[in-house]
Amino acid sequence: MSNLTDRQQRLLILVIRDYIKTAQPVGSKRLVERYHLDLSSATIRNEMAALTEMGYLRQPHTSAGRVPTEEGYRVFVAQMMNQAELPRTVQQTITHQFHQSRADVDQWMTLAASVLAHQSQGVSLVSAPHPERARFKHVELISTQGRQVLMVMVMTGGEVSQQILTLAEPVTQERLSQTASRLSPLLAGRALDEISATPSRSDPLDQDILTLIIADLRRAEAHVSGQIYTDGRTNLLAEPEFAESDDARRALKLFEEHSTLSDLLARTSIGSSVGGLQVLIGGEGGWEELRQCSMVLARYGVPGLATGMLGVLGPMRMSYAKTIPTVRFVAGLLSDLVTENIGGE
Amino acid sequence: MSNLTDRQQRLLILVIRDYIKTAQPVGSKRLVERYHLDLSSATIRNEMAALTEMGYLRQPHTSAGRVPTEEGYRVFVAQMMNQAELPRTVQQTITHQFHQSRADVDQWMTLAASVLAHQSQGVSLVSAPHPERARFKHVELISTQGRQVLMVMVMTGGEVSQQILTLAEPVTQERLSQTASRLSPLLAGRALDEISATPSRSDPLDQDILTLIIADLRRAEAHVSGQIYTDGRTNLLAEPEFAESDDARRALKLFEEHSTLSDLLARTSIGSSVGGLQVLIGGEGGWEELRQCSMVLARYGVPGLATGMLGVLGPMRMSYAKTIPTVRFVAGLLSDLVTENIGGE
DNA sequence: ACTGGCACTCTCCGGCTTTGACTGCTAACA
DNA sequence: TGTTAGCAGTCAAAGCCGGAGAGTGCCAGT
Repeated sequence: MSNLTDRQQRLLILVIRDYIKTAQPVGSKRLVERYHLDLSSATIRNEMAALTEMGYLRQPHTSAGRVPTEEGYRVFVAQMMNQAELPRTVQQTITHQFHQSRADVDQWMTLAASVLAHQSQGVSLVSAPHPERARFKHVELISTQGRQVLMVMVMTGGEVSQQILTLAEPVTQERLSQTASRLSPLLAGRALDEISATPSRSDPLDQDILTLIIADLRRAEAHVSGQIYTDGRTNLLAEPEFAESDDARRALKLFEEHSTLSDLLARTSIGSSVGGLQVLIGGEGGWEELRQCSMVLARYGVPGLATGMLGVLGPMRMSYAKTIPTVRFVAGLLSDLVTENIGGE
Repeated sequence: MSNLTDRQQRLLILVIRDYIKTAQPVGSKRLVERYHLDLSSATIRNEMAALTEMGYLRQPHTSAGRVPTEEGYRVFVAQMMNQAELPRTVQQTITHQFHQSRADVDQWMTLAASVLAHQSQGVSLVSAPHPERARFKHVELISTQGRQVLMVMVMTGGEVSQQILTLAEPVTQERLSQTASRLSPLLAGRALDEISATPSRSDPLDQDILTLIIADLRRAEAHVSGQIYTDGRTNLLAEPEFAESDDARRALKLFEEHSTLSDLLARTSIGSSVGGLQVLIGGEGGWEELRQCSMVLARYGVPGLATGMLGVLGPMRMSYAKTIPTVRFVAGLLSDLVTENIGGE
């Protein structure tokens, strides 16, 4: 892990860039020709030997070209982190798409997932913004049919949660409305702990609703909210490294289970703060199935108010040069949207 | 297409059953041994030649075993249609799962998709029940934040639809509540056309809401409702016939686009009535990407009230013996749920 | 510090042969 | 007439061989 000379670093980056393009081990001669280096292949060989020694490259077998190791990718990513930016035109296109979409969280999430997947040619993951501290604002009770009642709860900040509950016996819409308008002002502006402490109500209906409200608030405060938006799953299948083995299948299987997904985002979200990107290479963080993959993650939103996660998963040799700026840009965009629509109370 | 002798039909079924298990062309000798037929392989060869002649079997190349044609599968399916039933124990397990799930449409759909996918080892598709004729019941307006308002509309039958609208200027929750309680009784019980005819209102807020209500009712009446639940996508990738080519990828790509999905269900749903199964073999119905696939579809619900579609997609050599009874059983189960929860007004 | 050159190693690819699982056909048999 | 045994023919899959090509490490020379 000694420090790299300037030339070694340049070389390492070239190798990785080439490998990302071609998915083929890259050799010394090839490198000299393709990039018009003013050095002979022998020199390159020596440098590559050194890089291999240091653990940044490796060869699949004697006498094949070099392939980057995870460590190599890390250097590559670190180097491009504070450099790459999305082309203006692309930025505009994306911004435009967001501006002409309907102004509702669901739409935004879907759009964000779609944009990420298309730009990066990977699988996108987006979790809706959730409040750091959930405060009750308003509740509405709507009789749907028979004993079933739909509860719609709005939190300060505009998040909406809903829940269906089945009562012991039918209740008229009128009575429901009364209950709702009795509870709403009573709880308005209160957070979870303040409500929990509320003395129990005499009316059993009130009590039921209260329990449900508390459960919903708790859920809203849980680290990653319920739904996760994703797009571009099939992109993974198109990658050559997944053509043969069924590694891709196992990776995609992870995505069919909600619990795993939220886990994934939750676990990786711990270290990251809004504005900073996090790149996990080779399934760092302990996901066996993703050993051949990398993830680029970011947290967006307004710290202390509401934040969410978004990211892209792709093969380890994904185009970081495209993915990193895209993730950063979309995260910024969503942060703005959160600020405008939730922050600007 | 002359009629099959009894023996030929038995033979055809054996061949298909074997092929479904092994995914390998099945030869005459193999067949005699595995199923202890009291005939020599030569006889079988003659019969198989006849079946090939008639178009029920085909050989991938001279001197390979036989493989069923689409026509062959059709005979096979027709034969098992009125015969196969799900084992009692499995029925109980599934029923149990439904009974202990929360009583809400979203949960049911998810569960149905999960059960179908697991039982059939294919990809499941389920569309929520939608009303044949949507009638307004109740509307509630909830201020979420700033100029944004959440409209929750309930239809007779208990379907809930919601929509976010952005007003020209902020409106207090109080005023929203008044508007809602003014409109609700006015429109209660009316269907789309009766509401459309309502004279325009003086209050611009009323008018906005009215327009939205009409749009929502129209959407509810559209042939297949919005969300489609699906599960088991990765099952398709596990099938040997998709291991090499990227046919599976292209098929799965269909599934990432909502529009295609609803189209799929809508187009195929035309012919089928509640209670009857429909089996599409080899992408019948004109989906190029699904040429190697089959679908087992059913419509569930209460005709004239609310119905939905569900089905399983798998490779052409999927286990019809499992899939058909499963689809039928789950369709029945969902029909019951619709009856209990929507019908029993 | 770089480069040219040489010997060596491995994978990949095309062509060849062998193997084994089929088939269709024909002649014999109940 | 329906069934069977046997035989010759076909074809894909598997294994083997040998050459081409790409790449490496190392060393001696500039």
